[in-house]
Amino acid sequence: MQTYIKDLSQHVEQTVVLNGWVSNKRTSGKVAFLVLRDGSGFAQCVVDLATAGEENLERAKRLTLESAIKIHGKVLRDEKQEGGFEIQVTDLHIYSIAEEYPLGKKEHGVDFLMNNRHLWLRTKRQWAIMKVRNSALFAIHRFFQSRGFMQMDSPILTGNACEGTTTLFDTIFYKDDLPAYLSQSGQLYAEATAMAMGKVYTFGPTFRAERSLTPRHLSEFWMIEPEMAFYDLEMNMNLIEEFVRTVVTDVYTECKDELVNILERKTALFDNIHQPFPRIEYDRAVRIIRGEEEVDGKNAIKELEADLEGVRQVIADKQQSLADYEQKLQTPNLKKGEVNYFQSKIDGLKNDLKKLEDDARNIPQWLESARNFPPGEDFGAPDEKALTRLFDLPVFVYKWPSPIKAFYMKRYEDDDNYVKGVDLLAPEGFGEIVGGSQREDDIEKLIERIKEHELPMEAFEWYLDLRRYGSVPHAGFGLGFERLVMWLTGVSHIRETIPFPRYFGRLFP
RNA sequence: GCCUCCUUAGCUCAGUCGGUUAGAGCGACGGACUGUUAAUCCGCAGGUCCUAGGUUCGAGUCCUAGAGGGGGCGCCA
Repeated sequence: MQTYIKDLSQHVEQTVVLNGWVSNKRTSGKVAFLVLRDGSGFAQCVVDLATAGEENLERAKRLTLESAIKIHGKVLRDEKQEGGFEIQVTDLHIYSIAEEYPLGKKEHGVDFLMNNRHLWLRTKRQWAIMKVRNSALFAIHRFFQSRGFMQMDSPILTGNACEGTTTLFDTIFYKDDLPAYLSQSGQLYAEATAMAMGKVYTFGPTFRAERSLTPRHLSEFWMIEPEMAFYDLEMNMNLIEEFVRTVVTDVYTECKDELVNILERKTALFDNIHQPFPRIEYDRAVRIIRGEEEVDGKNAIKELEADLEGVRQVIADKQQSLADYEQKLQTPNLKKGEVNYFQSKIDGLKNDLKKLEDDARNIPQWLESARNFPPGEDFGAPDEKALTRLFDLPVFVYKWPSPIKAFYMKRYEDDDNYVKGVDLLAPEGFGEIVGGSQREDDIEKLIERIKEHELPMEAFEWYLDLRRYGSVPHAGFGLGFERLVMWLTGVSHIRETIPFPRYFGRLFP
C-alpha cells in the first residue's frame, strides 16, 4: 500500500511503498543513495547490493535527476537524516527516466529560475514556502469561519475604476465597447455583503496595473478583506491583532520544520507574538521616524547610522580576507583542491561585497528620507523600515491625516483632520501588512468626500444606498496574502510566495 | 517613471593596462570508490563573449544606441 514520506514515523521497521521523484543521487560502488521527494516530503533511500540485489542497484545507477520511481523498502530511524528516517530499498521500479535536468544542484540566477518556475517549485526551499502558503491560507479561513464570518466573493470584473487611486487592467465586457476592469479591491462589495450577513470576508485575486518592479509588488495577488457591521476602530484593531496572532501561531505550529530548518527563519517573531501589539498614533510615529522620540532607548536615526557603520566595517573586513585569499592563491605548488577552495572563497566574497556595496549606497538614502520625513505625508518604504526595526512585534499606526487616506474612511468626530484608519506594520523592518479603517457611515459626509476626491457620483449610488437603508458603524481591513507569506517565511522577494507570479515583465511560464 | 549595477560554455562566474590559441567550478559523458549529505577523485567534450554601429594596426575589454536582467525608490497590498 502506498505511503507518503510525511507519514514515515508511523511505519518504523515496516516495509512501505513510496512513489516519487529522484531529487538527488549519489552512487558509490556497491551502494546508491537516492533522495526521493513525493510532494509530502524528502527522504533518503539506500539501494545497497546486499539488500536490494544487483538488478535493483543497476536500475538505481541508471536514474537521472527527477526520474520517477516506485520503491519498496524498510523504514529505518536515522537521526543523521533530515526528517529522521531513511528507507532501505528492497525493490525499485522505474516509471520514467528524466532527460538531463536543467536545474543543477548549485546556485542559479533569478532570471533562469523564473524562466523555469514550473521546475523550480520542485526544490526543497520552494516546496517549503508553498507549504507555509497553504498553511496560512487554511489558518485564515479557520480563523474567520470559527468566529461566525462568512466568505463572500466580490466580483473580479468591475465596471468602474472606482477608488481612482490605482491603475487598473482594462478589458472589454462583451462586444459593445463597454469598458470593464479587473478588480483592484473587493472592499466596497464587502461592505454591501456585511450589511446582509453581518460579518464577512473576501479572499480573492486582485489586479494592479502599476509598473511596480520591486520585491513587494505583484500584478496579480490574493487579498483578504474582512468587513464587520457594528464595529468601530478599536474593535477593528482588536480583531486584526487576534487574527494576525492566530495565523502566525497556527502556521508556526504546522510548519515549524519548514520555517526553521529549511527556510532558516529567525524565530524571534514566533516567540514574541503572544505579547500585546504596540498601538501608536501617526503623529508619534512621525516623531519616532525623525529621531525626535525614542522607543525603549532606541533611536531610529541612530540605529540606521549604526547600520551604515556596520556595513562599512563588514566591507572592510571582507576586502581584507579577499586580499588574503588572493595572496594565498599565489603560493607555489598548490594542490588542485586548495586552488578550488581559495577560488570559491574569493568568488563568494566578491558576491557578498556586491550586495554590501548596494547597501552602503542605499542606507544613506534611507537615512535622508527618515531624517527629513515631512509630517502629514504617507510613509515610504524606508520610513516604515526605520520605524519597525525598533520593534520586535507588529505595530499599529492609527489616527492618520485625512488628506492621505481613502475617501471612505471615517473622520474623528472631534478632529476633522484625522481619520479612523489603521495600518499594521510588521517588525524587523518588513513594513505594512494590513491596512484598515472604520468606514464613513454618514451619507452627507460620504457624498462630500466623493465630491472632494472628484469621483463619479453615479458609480457610487449603490454604495450610498448602504448608508440610506440602515446605516451602521462598520469597519474592516485588507491583508495582502503574498505579503503575509513573505513575512512569515522571511523570503526577500514576493515572487517566491506564489506558484506562478505575475509582475511587470513576467507573464510566463 | 527615476537612480544604480550587470549581460562571457547548459548553469554560476573569473578574464588585470586594448594584444597572440577566452578560463574555472558545477552539470553532461567515460572511469574509480560500501555510508554519501551541493559527496570526493581521475579523464573528456562544450563558446554568435546580449544586439547593431563606431574608435583602433588590433575590441570580451573603450565609445554611442538598443534589448534583457538584478538592487534601491516611487505608485501600493
